[in-house]
Amino acid sequence: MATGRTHRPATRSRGIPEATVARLPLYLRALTALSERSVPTVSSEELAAAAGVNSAKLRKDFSYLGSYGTRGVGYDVEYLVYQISRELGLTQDWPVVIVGIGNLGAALANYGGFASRGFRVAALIDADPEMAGKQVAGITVQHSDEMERIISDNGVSIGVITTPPGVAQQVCDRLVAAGVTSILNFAPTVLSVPDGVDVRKVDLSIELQILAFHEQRKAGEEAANALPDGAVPASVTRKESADKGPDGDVPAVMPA
Amino acid sequence: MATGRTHRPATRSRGIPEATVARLPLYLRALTALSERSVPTVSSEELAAAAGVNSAKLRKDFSYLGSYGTRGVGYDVEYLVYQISRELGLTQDWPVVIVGIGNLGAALANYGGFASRGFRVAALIDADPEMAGKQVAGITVQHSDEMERIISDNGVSIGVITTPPGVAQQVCDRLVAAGVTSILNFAPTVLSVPDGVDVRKVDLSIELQILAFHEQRKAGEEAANALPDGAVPASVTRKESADKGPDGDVPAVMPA
DNA sequence: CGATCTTTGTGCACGCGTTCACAAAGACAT
DNA sequence: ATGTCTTTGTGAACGCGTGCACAAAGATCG
Repeated sequence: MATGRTHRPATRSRGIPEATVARLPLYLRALTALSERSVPTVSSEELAAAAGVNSAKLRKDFSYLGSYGTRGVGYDVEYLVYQISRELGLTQDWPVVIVGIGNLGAALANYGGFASRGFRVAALIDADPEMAGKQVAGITVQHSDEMERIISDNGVSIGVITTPPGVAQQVCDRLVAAGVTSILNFAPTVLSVPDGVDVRKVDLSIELQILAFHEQRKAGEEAANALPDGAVPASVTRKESADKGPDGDVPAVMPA
Repeated sequence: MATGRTHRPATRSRGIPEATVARLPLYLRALTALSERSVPTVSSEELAAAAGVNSAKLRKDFSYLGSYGTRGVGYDVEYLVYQISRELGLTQDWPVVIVGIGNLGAALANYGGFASRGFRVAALIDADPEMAGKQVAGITVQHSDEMERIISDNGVSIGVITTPPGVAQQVCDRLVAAGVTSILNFAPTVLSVPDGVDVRKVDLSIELQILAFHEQRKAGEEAANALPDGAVPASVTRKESADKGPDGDVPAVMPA
């Protein structure tokens, strides 16, 4: 209960690396699965495999939380589940509002992963009067006029934006003004927020584009492997462009 | 960010740093917006602001692609749009299959951001016989028995998994066996794939948990300001606005 | 044509995150 | 107790990404 920092070297006291924080939920999920199978303890090697990471990395990550393992044995599953949950702040209830109840907003409202981790959908908000009153995932959608009141009444500090990009910034501003200090943004827009407000973005299109890049690279290497290695395929007469892969300039058609 | 990599590319991604690749879609979006406003050229400073990054970082990123700018002037918007599109492989058509047509799968099928960037939903696949034949986003859902044929017939190399976690690995295995080499995974599971297959994961629950951590930290610091405890006060300026960011694509899914 | 002004491209230093490798710590057997 | 065996926790090295600061390159003007 008291804050997590019981006794920690002052030198490194509060600083859990961001990269570590991002992996804690991963460990937590693996540990929860083990817990459900009533596994009492787990070694860093086993847990790392389950979480899909390197065991040394996992041990170092845990070392930032404290010494919760037992040498020669491993980690106590239940204890670790609790410690990580507490560190992440999941031992408390986090009311969340979702703004923009379209396909994606509805999908999120129905997503079971939220409730199971201490997150509670406090309200669904949409600007369309037609949507207000409708039931989505068992929750009545409310009009955005109510936004400020809802946030205030429920002590909401986390907001999820699933609106069209054009209105995302305005929605963001209203959320922040009403007291929200953490935002999960699904709209493809750059949100600017004051200091002290955290924004995380999830962009479906960008993920696909990154995959496309690697996919193209793979195709390029494949083609290159069919050629005598070393020399650049002479068949490709490229202009000044550095020394790109063997992909030709395909269609030069870009929407203007 | 949501990234899941199983294995390191071993071979350098054509020399372009992974971090740079992840930002290219961001620049592309900003550039596309400028293009639509018929802006002819843009400086690294302006573009960086629009993309929500540091201008030095942007210039360094572009330097990996080649020298596409003009000193004293800036970058030619149209030319840069084309170069980045080509680098990302967006000048070609990428057929994509979505497996698991639940709330999230349907939301993705309706997502406009895909089509606008060279991605085409080639098929929607679901294991439920009840779903087969239904129309989602104007596309007829097909039964998973057809998976292999669909992938083969359409030359699909990118698959999106939006199934329940329990069947994600099996679906993944079938996709890979059928020829898919890039996977975007929305299921909260660690997928194991053979070398040469890229996996990126988007985990909604994890993003919220990371926000909860920072939220709790903020609340803790606030309370700590009244505490005599160790000296950890000034470190509040830590702000890691790593991703103030933006990224997004043009169209959204939401119904207006 | 030369001076000045703007903006790119990049060498360099720094800090974070990852990985290795091993000493320390505890369990367990004798 | 003592020795052996297992596994953690971490010091140290390394590599990647970031940001600074500036020289080089080109535009523009007189």
